[in-house]
Formats: sequence, C-alpha cells, structure tokens
Amino acid sequence: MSSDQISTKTRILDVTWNLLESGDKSVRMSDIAKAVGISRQALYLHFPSRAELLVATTRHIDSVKDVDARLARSRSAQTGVARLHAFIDAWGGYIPEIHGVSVALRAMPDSDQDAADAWTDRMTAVRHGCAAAVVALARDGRLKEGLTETQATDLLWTLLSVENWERLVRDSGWSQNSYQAMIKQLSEAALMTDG
Amino acid sequence: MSSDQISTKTRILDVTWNLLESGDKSVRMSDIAKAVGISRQALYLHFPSRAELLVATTRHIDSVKDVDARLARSRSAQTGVARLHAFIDAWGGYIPEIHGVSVALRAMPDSDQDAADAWTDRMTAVRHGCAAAVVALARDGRLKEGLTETQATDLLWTLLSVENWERLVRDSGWSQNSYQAMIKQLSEAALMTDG
DNA sequence: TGTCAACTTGACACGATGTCAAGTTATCCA
DNA sequence: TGGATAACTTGACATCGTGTCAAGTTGACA
Repeated sequence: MSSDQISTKTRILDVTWNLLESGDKSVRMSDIAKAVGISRQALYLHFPSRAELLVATTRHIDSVKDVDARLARSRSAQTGVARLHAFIDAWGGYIPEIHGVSVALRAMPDSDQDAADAWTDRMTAVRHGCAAAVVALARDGRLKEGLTETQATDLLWTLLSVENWERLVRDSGWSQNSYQAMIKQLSEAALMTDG
Repeated sequence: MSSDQISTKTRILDVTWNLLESGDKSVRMSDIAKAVGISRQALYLHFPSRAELLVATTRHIDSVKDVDARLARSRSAQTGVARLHAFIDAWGGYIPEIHGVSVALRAMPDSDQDAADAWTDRMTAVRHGCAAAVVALARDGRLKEGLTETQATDLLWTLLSVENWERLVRDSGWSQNSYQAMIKQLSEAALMTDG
C-alpha cells in the first residue's frame, strides 16, 4: 500500500469513473481492469462485484465533487423560492457529473439488488431535497392551492429526474443553463401561486 | 396451421404481452415458452431473437388496442389546445398499455441494435405527435413568446415520457386521471401564453 | 404412401460475471 | 537473514441466458 502515490482502490474508482463518463461502451469488468493495468481478478480483491464497484464509484464522485457543499447552499436559503432555485441548481447541476454512473447503475440486470438499492437510495435522497423545498414554499404560503405537499413533491421530483435531463440536454441538445432555467420556470408554474 | 383456433404465433404474442405486463419477472425466453406450452426452441422458429419478439409484441398491442384510432382523434381536433389535450389523452392513456413491453425493450443490453431502434422509433413517433400539437398551438398564436417550436416540442416530449408516467403513476401512486390532468396543466403552463 | 410443416429433444458455443487454487513479488519486521 | 504477509498474477472453471445446430416425431393433406 502506501507507496504508489495513490492507492490501487482509488485508481480503480477514477478509471471506472472515466470509462463510464466517456460513454460509448458497455464497460465490462475486464475493460476496467485493462485500463487500470491490473488483472480482472485483482478487481475482485477490491470490490466484491460490479454492482459494488459502481456504487463505490458514485460515492467517490460525491466526495470528489463535494456534493455536500453543493447541497448546503440550498439548505441555507431564506425564502421558499430561493430554496427551490438553489436545489434545482444543486441537483440539476450535479446530474451531468454522475450521469455515466447513473446509466450503468440503471442498466444493471433487475435481479441485482445492490444496484437497484443504490439507485433507489439516490432517488430517495433527491426526493427529500424536493420535499424540503416544497415545505419551504408552503411555509411562505406560495404553494399552489389544491396541491398537497406530497403531490408537489412528486411533481418536483419527477421534473428533476435524470431521464428528463437526458432528454433535454443529451437528446435534444439543450445547454445546461437553459435546462436549469427551464426546470425552474416549469417548477414555479407547476407548484407556485402566481401571487 | 389453420387448426388450433388461433395461431401459435398469436398465442406467443399474447402470452409475452401478459407476462411482461404482469411485471414481476425478468421474462426469459424459456419463461415464455413454458407459458405458451411449447419448447424454447419452437419460439425461435417464429421469432429470430428476443428483441424481434418484443418488437412484434408492441406491434401486436398496437393493433389490438387500435393505436391508430386513438391518435386519429387528436389529429382531427380543431384548435391547438384541443389538439394538445387530445394528444395527451391519446398517448398518455396509451402508456399503461405498453408499459410492460417498454420496460423490457429498454432493459435490453445496449449492444442490441434491434431493440434500441424499436424504442427510438416509438419515441420518434411520439415526438412527431408533440410537434404537430405545437404547430397547431403556434398557428393559433398561443405559443409562449421566446419559445421556438423545437423547444416547445422538446418540452412536451419530455413531459410525456414513459419515465415520467412511471414516476407519477407507478412510483408515486397517482391515478391515471390525475396524471393526465397534471400533464395537461403542466404542458399549458410550459408552452402557452396566458391569454 | 409419402411429403411437408410444426414441433420436440438434446447438445453446444458464446459472452459476461463471479469463484477457486496455486504461484510470484516486494516489503516489513523480528 | 529469513519468514510472514499483502497485493498481485495466471489459469481453470461454474453459472446463466441467448442463440444455433442436428436429428427425430407427429399429424394432416394429396
């Protein structure tokens, strides 16, 4: 250990991240091993399965890209609208960073419980962020009448899905900026009173 | 042939449809064969691959559920808004019918070109419907200023995605009615002038 | 009677994941 | 100095699902 500047484990995570983000391939365990410069079996000495490796990679990205700091800003917003905007910027702006891993995680066979759970956890965390923004809006009395907090959360969470980002940014060629601006506009139209 | 009331091919398609719609499983070729009551190999006498079987199943559902008739109504709408609503009803109401197959098609390995193409075709067809509704809105002068027809189409197409339906109806427990109502409301808020 | 289509059984190749066993190499430490 | 240990290597193998191949059966129809 100690020696090679950075540990093999970290190198594996970085390489996996790169391969997934570069997009084109299916990224098999053997591809990752080759890119790291170790044997396929050595991969299994560090990560028990492909699913666990993918999960560890998302955690690695979270720490490198400091997802906590990004979210902290939205938590400290004063008004409901500010919180909504900050959260959209935080999560919407984070999607491109984890998009490669997210695709791989969702492409795992349904039978893979680890992978499914990891993705569900992610989505649940995002949902909590949505719910907090909705609560802040409600507290300000800006939530559209006839909309429960749960419904509003469902909606915001749906609008902010990775798949919607894929459709607009990746498939339709929208810039990240116009994506974020449009989601804000849509969220306001969907959730807030005009007042 | 002729004899067994309905042809084996049709029975295969019906069974595949049922299995996919019932949701729980991975639905392997052997599962389908067993459910039809023939050998796994006989399946390959009728359909060259799993991908082709899935594609044929969507076409089968289209014909049984008469997708053309559903879409015809939206094409004959007089105003842009009417067309928008009719299209949302048509496609949004069709999603539950093909949801099982859609999941299976998207779950196919990326390497499978047939499956990917079939799904892309579907999405392209939906996009055309969206574009037509947007054109009708623009003709009525009801398209929001600062929004190109392409952007409006991108947005409507995104809102009407199968994944958004999954999130609201399947994951969040919305009724089909409230789903359709909400998509209408959102589409109007996103695309139309207040006038 | 013979032919043909629809099917059956059984074996096998392939690609990817994951496992197992046995060997190598470098480092650290007593 | 010599021996344990961690981090790796090579190579073989099991498993699962798809798809292929070959040879046999069955029933209808001409």
